[in-house]
Amino acid sequence: MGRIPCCEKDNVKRGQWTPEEDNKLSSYISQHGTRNWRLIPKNAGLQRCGKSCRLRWTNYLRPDLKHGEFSEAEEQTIVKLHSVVGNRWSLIAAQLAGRTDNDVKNHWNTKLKKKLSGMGIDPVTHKPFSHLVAEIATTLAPPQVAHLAEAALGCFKDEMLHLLTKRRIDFQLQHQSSVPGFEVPPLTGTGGGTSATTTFVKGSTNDKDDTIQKIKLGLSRAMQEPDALPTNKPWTTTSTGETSEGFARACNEFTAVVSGFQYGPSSYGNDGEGEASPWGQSMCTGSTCTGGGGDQQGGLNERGQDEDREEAEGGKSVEKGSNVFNSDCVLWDLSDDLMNPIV
DNA sequence: AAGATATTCAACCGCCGGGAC
DNA sequence: TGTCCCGGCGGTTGAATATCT
Repeated sequence: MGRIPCCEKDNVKRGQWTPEEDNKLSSYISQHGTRNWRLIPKNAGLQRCGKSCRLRWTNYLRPDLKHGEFSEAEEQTIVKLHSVVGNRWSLIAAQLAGRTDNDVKNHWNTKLKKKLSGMGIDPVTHKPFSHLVAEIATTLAPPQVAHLAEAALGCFKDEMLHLLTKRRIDFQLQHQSSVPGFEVPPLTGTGGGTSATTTFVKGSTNDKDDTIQKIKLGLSRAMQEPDALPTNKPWTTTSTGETSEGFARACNEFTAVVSGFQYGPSSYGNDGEGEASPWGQSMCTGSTCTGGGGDQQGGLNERGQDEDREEAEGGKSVEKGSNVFNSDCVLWDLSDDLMNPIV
């Protein structure tokens, strides 16, 4: 039987709206309201589908809409809400005055996703990439972990190269000297020698290669000698053996290295202007992330892995109440509806 | 200057839930 | 109870614009 289309496709205009059409629609709605979208184009003298009219009105013509750039606070709100509800754009938009779901969705897809990725955070799960790899590693047998390490390095390499080439880096890997099993090998390029503290400066290809080499060495060493790494991280020991755990620890250390680049004085988002971005402080303080903000170690928290996995699969696990967020960083009033578990 | 490539964002599409009958 | 219709949602597309080579 099939459903009757909302309008005759042959007789409706499509594509960009003209100012005249906008005027017709706006003036009609201001007089008659938005009760029946199917009748609105007919009555307003528009050769448009009712659905198209509704979209044009809700996404563009509505007088209460805010046009223009998203503020830093709005971006933070989007990121935090996305970490809780996932791609529920209408829910997220409802918390931002004057923004539509389409606005939020577009901004997420074009800007925020890249911004998070550039910070080493998976935009889907809101966890550090290394954190995710570490989680996977704990479930794999040793031979598979080696392959995973290779694949992970391939991904991380691109991010590291981006950071190293786009930003001035004045970062010292001081913590490495204090991590047994993570000694920096003697470098052949800048900063080489016997010192474990190495300064990286933008523009040196050798340094980039050195950094990648160090990460690679650290990871492979972690896989071969898991006991050589510190045990003060809350990694969950699994029945799959110590090698996976060692790799997980190595990923943890890797996160610390990456975080050093991201959140430091010349971190991502500052563009060298010296203005402190709130992103580094509170971007990743939601329920799913322990790697950003004040805890740069990227360690797994005490939550059960099933809980984490549930969220990674679509953000369906929502804790009731404001304890989803750190108590000192709640930026909006979440309605009960929003905080209820989403089925 | 011109072509190629990347980015942005308005608009469209199909699906779904809920209300009316 | 089942069907129809409407409005809303999220994913995707593609034209316009910006940036790069």
